[in-house]
Amino acid sequence: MYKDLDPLLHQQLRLSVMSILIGVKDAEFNYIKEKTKATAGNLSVQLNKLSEAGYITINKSFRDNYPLTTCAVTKQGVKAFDEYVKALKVYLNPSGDN
Amino acid sequence: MYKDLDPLLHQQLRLSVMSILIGVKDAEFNYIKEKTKATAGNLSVQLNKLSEAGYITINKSFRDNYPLTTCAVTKQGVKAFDEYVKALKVYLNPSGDN
DNA sequence: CATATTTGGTTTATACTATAAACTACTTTA
DNA sequence: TAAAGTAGTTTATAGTATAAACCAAATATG
Repeated sequence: MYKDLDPLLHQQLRLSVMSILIGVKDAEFNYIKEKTKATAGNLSVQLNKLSEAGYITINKSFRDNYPLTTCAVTKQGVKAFDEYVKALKVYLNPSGDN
Repeated sequence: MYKDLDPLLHQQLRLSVMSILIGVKDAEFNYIKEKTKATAGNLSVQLNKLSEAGYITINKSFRDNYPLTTCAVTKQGVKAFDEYVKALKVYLNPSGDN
């Protein structure tokens, strides 16, 4: 019935990061930061967690002399997201089949 | 865009409790415990949090000499649940309008 | 030309949260 | 009447999230 929810995805900031990354090729650190209204510190921590789990890749480069961090979702990340959504729907639809 | 998710509802056990309670008149402690597979201790804590928030009511009585705890969702709880679901859907539907 | 500020982050200290183990209180059974 | 069961609650601990503090380099300012 109520399947366990992936704890990595069941967190607001990480979930919104995944939500943003799915559907785009990649996204810059500051773009994600603005979209999510997260602090840089918090975002940095959560991006690393997603990266360690293999859900996203983090690419560090330079642009106009400044460091530039871009992120992209992995195949594994998309799969995890899909499964999370599927599992969560059971919780959200009480009239379904409790 | 990504509205804040009610932290009280954005937790697996509390969310499943709400999911169970919505649609039934009330439910016994042990029924909820079995449905959620939670430990009694954890369930007790989380029910109290939901109660303190006004999302559920907890009724303590006796049946066949044993203590009996039953829970029911409040109007406020239903509203909070609905709003949570609405807010969450934005996260779950990346192709929507990021 | 130094020093102040900005950019683009990371590290870390702290507060918060979740959880299971330990406990309470009472009842039933042997 | 001792042991085991029922129905929970309390609490100690580990884990998590977050913002403040920090770092390194680039650029602006006086």
